[in-house]
Amino acid sequence: MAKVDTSLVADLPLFAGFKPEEVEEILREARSARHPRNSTIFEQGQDAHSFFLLLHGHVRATKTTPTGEQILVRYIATGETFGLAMAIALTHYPATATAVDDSVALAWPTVTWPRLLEKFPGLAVNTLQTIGSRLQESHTRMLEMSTQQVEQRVAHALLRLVKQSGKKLGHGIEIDFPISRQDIAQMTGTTLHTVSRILSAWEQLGLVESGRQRIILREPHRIFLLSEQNSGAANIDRR
Amino acid sequence: MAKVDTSLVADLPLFAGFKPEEVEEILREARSARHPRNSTIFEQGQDAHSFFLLLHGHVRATKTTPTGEQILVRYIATGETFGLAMAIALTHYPATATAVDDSVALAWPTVTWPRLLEKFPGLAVNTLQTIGSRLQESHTRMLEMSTQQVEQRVAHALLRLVKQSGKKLGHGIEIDFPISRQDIAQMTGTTLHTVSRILSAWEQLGLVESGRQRIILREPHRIFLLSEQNSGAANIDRR
DNA sequence: CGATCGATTGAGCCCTCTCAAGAGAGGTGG
DNA sequence: CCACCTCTCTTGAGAGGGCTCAATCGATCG
Repeated sequence: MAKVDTSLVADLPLFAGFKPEEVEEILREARSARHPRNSTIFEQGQDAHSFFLLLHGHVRATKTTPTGEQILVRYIATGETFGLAMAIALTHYPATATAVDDSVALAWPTVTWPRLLEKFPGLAVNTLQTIGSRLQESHTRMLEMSTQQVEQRVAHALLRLVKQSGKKLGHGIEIDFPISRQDIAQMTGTTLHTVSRILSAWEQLGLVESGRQRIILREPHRIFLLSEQNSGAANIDRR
Repeated sequence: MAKVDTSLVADLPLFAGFKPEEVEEILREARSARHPRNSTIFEQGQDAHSFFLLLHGHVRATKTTPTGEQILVRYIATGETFGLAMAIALTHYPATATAVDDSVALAWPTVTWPRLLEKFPGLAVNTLQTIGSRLQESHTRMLEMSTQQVEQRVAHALLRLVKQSGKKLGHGIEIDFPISRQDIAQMTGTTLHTVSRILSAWEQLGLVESGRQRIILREPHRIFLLSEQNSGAANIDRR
């Protein structure tokens, strides 16, 4: 349990508006832990014992139905909080968190949350912002799922991923963590087969280059155009 | 602008943990307004001048794409807050709010939010809960849209609606505000045609009774069974 | 009482899913 | 270091759920 350097995290949204000594006080309650690639950090339905701040790596949040179908709720990037069940009055995690990379996260015991809140009301405000923008994201995704074809949804998903975690290359951008066809399918509400076909087609056109759990966008701009293209205006039933 | 009786709203989630005199102080900043049926309360993209608490009636929140397709984000019931753009750091409304009933809402100027927050940190905590449960809802809906057939999604949507705003009848439950096939289509990511066909079929079976903007669930339990039925396990690709 | 808005229903098609094999890449253990 | 095994990806064939297009009907309202 190494001490975390305050300066490394002080600029994160969670601590916006806090003084360094306050950040330090909050950090004192947390402990840091390594999560090797593909390990589970917490599981859906499990008692929400902690909440987290990702320091390094990437984490995948998934939600599963009783029958075993699952969707990928979001990828958590470095600097983001996750497992905030208690902040929204849940006693159990609503999703499963898995490290997709070797990752490091700070963990606070859930029981410290009320105390921290009382002492630092700004935490609630900052967390509200975070949750709020996730809600926005979520609505955007619903809008896409309702109104767009699979190909456009995949394009949007990839663009969002490179925006969040893209590594610029000489020519193009790479998603800098392992991601499978299945993952993309679960983000866009389709099947891995359809994603595979789409990526194969794009590869033919030189838009992407991809392999096992690896995707490079060679022509982000042309993919953007794809994502925008309205295949004939579906529901133009305005009121 | 009549004075609002504190006792009417003190029990709402927004004011959980507040003393009556505090509630009163907060209410003093708001003004009440009537919104006739089908009137727009605010429009997507518009400057977020106010946030609201619905005192009476029902409000529909919709989100529209540049090309005109829209989805129904949620129905707001009496006692719920809406238009919380500022709480999530937006300067413009991300959706349109329309009164589906003759409605009454309290409105606070957005500029009062920071001041209120400072004086009453509990507001942020309570709002966090609200936004959090909406995020949950949102994820559940995404899960449904990804994994279920249209018929099941419609069943779920109707059950959720009667749970939120159902009026119990001698035999069955009625959704107690005007709702069209198109509305249901926009909630479930389908077309009004498909919804119409589904409801017609259900009517044949005696599950529902419906007319122009009016739906009664005659056999909620059987509709629940429909909503649960797993049409052959789609994506049982677990990891 | 006409006009407008919501609902119904048919016909045909197509995008995407399902089912089915198989191939390649990586990891692992002997 | 090689053989094997597992996991990911690819691709074909076929089917079908739901969408699009189109027309009509009924109800509500001014």
